[in-house]
Amino acid sequence: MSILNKILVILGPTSSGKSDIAIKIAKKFNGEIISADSRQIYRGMDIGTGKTPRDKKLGFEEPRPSRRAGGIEPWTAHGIPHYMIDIISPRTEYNVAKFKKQAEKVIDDILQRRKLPIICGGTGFWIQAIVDDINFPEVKPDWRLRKKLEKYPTAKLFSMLKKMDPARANNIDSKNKVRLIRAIEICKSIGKVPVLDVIPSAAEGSSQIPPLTSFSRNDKWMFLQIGIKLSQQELHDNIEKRVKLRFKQGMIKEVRNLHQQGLSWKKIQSFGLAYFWIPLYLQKKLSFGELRAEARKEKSLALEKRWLIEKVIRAEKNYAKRQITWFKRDK
RNA sequence: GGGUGCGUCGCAUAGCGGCAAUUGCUCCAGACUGUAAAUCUGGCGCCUCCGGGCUUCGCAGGUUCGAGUCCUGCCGCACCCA
Repeated sequence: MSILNKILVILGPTSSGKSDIAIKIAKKFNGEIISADSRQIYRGMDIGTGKTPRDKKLGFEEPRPSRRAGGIEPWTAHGIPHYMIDIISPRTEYNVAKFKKQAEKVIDDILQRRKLPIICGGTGFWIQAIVDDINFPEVKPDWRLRKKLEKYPTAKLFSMLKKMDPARANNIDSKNKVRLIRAIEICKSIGKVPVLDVIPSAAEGSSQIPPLTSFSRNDKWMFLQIGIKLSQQELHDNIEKRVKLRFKQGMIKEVRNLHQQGLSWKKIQSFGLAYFWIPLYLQKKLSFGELRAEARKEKSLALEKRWLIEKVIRAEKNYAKRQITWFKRDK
């Protein structure tokens, strides 16, 4: 096996320029990119998720990626294969566990072809799943159960969990319904939530991230993680520019198309950010309550659109913030 | 010039005379075991030995044990009549 176990990870908040860096490095070091982005996996969601435009001509340089890599064909951008993009329809349920399995197959395949896997993305949890080799309990979502539990107040769910698995109840966020339901789901199936043994980060002094570079390893692989940090000012500027550009590129049309393909507004909204706000705009449900009185009088189409873009920019900034909080969390 | 209404902590809102004062948004900080662009928590007048202390609701007076809440005047804004 020897040296073929090194993986590069590039992480950072949205609009920090991860993709460009990843592509540059891939070119220089014979790499292939595994996207760790929980929204770029969906087909038909291109502008809103900021996919790097795909190369016109298909076909790969030698050696051709194996088809068996999770059955996933990469798409190429700037001549570099990108995996885990456009792999499913927005209708399909997807999650970390699936991502982990598929991505690991892809990584194996890349390593076998003696190339450098570069994991690049902003979905911290998904990256952690691979780097820390989190073993998710083999309990698939039980939709009927979830639907039932959904109706209960969180306090009740919490006391249910407490009876089933006091240990998990002890460290769970007692007000987070989503987490509570999943924990109960696991308990019903296998008794209790397995204790997670997260691999402690091998890096010294890497808690001061970002910017960070840190080494860590699990049983299979070694990782070099590079975190990208921009000043808040730069980040916010980038976000504003990017969001405005996306609207020019047809962001609204993209959402309209998704709906025409039969996706409910509600489903589209669940993807967050622009996908959350645009359906409201299209349905004329944007609330102007926050606008000043003078502005409200204007009430023009242009105003509505400006307001929409404003909302999306804000959402995007908040998102970046949550990402950064995740990246600098202490394990 | 006459009439009416309104001025509350960034914005927007609530507030039978007992209130440091409601709610939403923004903002700040944080969490994260198969939804992670999701989901969730805390803070948001100032100070604090966390018991409390201090200063607030356009401005200035007044009535009251007590006023954001009532009265008078002023300033500003909105609308209506001229």
